[in-house]
Amino acid sequence: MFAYTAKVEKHQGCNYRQTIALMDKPATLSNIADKLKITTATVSRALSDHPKISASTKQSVLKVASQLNYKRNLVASSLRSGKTFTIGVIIPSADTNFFGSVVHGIEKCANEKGYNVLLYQSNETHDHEIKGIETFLAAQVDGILVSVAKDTIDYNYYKALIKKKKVPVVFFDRASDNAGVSSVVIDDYKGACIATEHLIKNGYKHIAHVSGPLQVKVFFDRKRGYEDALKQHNHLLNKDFIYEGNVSIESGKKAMQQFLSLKQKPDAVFAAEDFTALGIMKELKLRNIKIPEEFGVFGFANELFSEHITPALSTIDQQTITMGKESFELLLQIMENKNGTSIEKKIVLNPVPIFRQSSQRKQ
Amino acid sequence: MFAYTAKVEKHQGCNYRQTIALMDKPATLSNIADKLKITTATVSRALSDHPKISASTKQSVLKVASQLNYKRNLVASSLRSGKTFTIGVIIPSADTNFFGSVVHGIEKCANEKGYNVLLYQSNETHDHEIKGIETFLAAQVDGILVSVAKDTIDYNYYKALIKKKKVPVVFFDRASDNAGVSSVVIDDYKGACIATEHLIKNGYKHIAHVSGPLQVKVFFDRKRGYEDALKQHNHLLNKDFIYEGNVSIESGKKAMQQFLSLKQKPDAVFAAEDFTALGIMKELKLRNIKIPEEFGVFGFANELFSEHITPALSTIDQQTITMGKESFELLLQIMENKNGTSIEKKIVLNPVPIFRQSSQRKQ
DNA sequence: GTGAAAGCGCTAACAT
DNA sequence: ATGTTAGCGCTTTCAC
Repeated sequence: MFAYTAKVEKHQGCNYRQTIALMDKPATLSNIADKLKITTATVSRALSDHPKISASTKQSVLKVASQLNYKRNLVASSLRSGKTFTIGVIIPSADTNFFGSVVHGIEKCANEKGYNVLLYQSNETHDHEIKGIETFLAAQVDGILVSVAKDTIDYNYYKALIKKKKVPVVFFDRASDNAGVSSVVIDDYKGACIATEHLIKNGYKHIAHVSGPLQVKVFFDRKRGYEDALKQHNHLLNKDFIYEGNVSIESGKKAMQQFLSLKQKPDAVFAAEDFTALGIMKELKLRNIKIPEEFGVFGFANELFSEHITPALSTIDQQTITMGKESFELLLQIMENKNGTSIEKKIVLNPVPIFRQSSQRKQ
Repeated sequence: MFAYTAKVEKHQGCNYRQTIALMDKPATLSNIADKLKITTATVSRALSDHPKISASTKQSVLKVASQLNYKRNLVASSLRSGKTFTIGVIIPSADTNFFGSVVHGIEKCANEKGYNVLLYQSNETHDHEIKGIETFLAAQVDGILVSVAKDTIDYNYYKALIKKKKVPVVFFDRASDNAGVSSVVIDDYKGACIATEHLIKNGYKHIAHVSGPLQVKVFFDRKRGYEDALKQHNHLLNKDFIYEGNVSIESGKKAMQQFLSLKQKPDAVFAAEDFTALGIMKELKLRNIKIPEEFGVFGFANELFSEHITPALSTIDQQTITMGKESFELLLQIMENKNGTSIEKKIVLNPVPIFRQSSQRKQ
C-alpha cells in the first residue's frame, strides 16, 4: 500500500519531477514542455526563435529553460536535423608552429560562427589522412578542412568524395590544382620570386636553392619561382645549385655541404622553408663563413625562431591566421550553398616578405 | 496505370533499393538487415562482435556491410548509447609550440583508442574557457581536458562540475591543487630548483628571477623553487632580484633593464619561461654583456627556438608529448571508472633539464 | 542465437 | 500560433 502511494507520487508530483531534473539528468525539451503545459514542438521552436511563436511563449520558455539549466542536446539535434555544426580539420602535425597557427585561425573563426572543431593529425601519411576523413564522416561533420600529407600524390580519394557530394572539403596550404577541391593557399611562386629577386638585388651572383619534397605542390611552386626569377634577371640556371631536401635542419646542412664541395660555389641560398635555412646557417657558421657578408640566406614560413636567431633570417610570412580564417569561411560558404551549385574556388593569399639581416649585404 | 506500376516497383524492387543505397544516402543498419532478411538488432550486434551472434551471421553481415560501404553513424549511436567517444580539449592558445605539442600527444593517444578530439581555445580568459566547456557539454563529450587560462583564479565552476559529476575533467600543465580536479603537471618546483642550482654551481653569485603571472600555479611554483634553491645554498634572497613578468620577450627586456639599473646588479637570471629568457638575452646583447661569461641565463619550456639561438639557451623540457599522453590516459581511466568511485589523481612528470651554452661559464 | 519493440532528445511536415 | 505525429539510426531489454 505504502509503496503504491509512493509510486503514484512519482508519476504525478510536479515537484518530484523538478527535483529530478535539477539534481540528476540534464533537462530536456519535454521537461520544459511539461512545466508549461505545451508541447516539445513549441518549446523547440521558441528556443530557435521561430517567427511564428508568440513573444510571451518565447519568454516563458526561455525563463523555464534557464531555471532548469537547459542545454540543447547537440547529438539529438544533429541526428534529427542532419547538421552537426561541427567541422573536421586534418593537419600533417600539430607539432609545428605553422599548422598550430593556422588551426588557431580556423578555430577562432569557427567558434564565432557556432561551429565545433574536430582535429586529426595525419602524421604526413595519406593512409592516416583517409582514416581521419572516415572518422569525420562517421561523426557526420558538416565539412572538412585538410592540409594534405607529404606523401599524398594521388587525389582520387578526394575526387570521389567530391563527386559523391558526401561532404564539402577545402584544402589549405598543401593543396592540388587538379583534385577538383576548393583551396586556400598562399602564392608560393610569387613568394619565391620575391625572395630570389631580393638576393639578386643584394648583389649575390650565384644563388642556390634547397627545396622541399617536390611532389608537394608548395615546394614545387617555390622552386619554379626561384628558377623564373633567376631567368628574368639573366642569371644562369645551374643544376648543381638545386638540392631536394626534406624540410629539416639536417637537409639544410647536407645541402650546404654539397654546395661547398662544388668547384663553382654559390654565394647565397634560397631555402624553401625556415628549418632548412637554419641548417644552412648552422653549417655556414661552423665554417666561419659570414652571413650575410659572404653568403646570403633566405627562408620561407616565418617560423617563430627565424626572428630570434643570429643573424635574423629573412623569410616569407604565410599569413597563417588569415589562412585559417579564409579556409573556414570558404568552407562555410560551400556548406551553406544549398542550391546545389557546386562551387570550386581558389583563394590565393599574398606572401609577405620579411627582410631581415641574413640576406642584406652591406655593399 | 503506368505510374502506378512504377510506384509499386519502387517499394518492392530490391534492386531499386540497393541502387538508392549505393548512389544516394549512406547505408544504414536496416539496409543491411533487409538484404539479409534479419533484424537491425542482429546486425548491430554482429557489427559490435557480440558473443552470442553466430560466426556465420557475423561473416555475412560484415560482407554486406562492406559491400554497401556501411559506416556506423556515430551521432545516432551516441544518442542511443550516451557515449560519444569524443573528448574536448581546452587550451589557452594553439599559437604556441608548447600547447601545440601537448595537443599532438593527446590527439595521437586519443585516436589510437578510438576517440575524437574537439579543440577549443580560451585565449587566456576564464569566460571563454567556460563557454568552451558548455559547448563541449552540449556536444555530449565523454570527458574534458583543460589547461586553464591565465586569469582563472576561481575554481568554483570546476568544483560544481565535478560535484554534479556531469563529465570527467582532467587539468594538464596549468592546474590547481584545490579544485578537486585530477591533473597532469610537471614538477615546476623541482625544475626551478635544478635550474637555479645549476647557475649556482656555475659560479654565478647574484641570481635574479623573472617570473610569470604569479596567480598561475606553475609560475608560482617556479618562483618558490628558485627561492628555496638559493636558501639551501646560503645565497641571500634579494627582493630587487625578482621581477614579475607576463610571459613575453618584452617583459624579459624590461626586467633586464630594471636589474641593470640596480646598484647591486645580478650576474645571472633564471627566467620562468623561454620567451622571457630570450628578451633577457636580447637586452644583454644590446649592451654587449657576454653570455655566459659575464652573465648566465636559464629558461623554462624548451621552446623550439631555444636550441637555435646564440648562445643556445639552457632550459627545462616539459615533456609535452608525455604530458599529452598521460592526460588522455588519466581521463580515459576516469571515464571508464563505472563503479562510481570518484578518483582524484595527480600525475607529476619529471622536468628534464637541458644544459646548453647560456648558463655554462667557462671558469 | 535471434527477434520484437521501445526510445535516446530533438525537429519538421502537416494539420488545425 | 500551436499541437500531432512521425522518425533520424542506432542500441538494448526482454522475450523466445
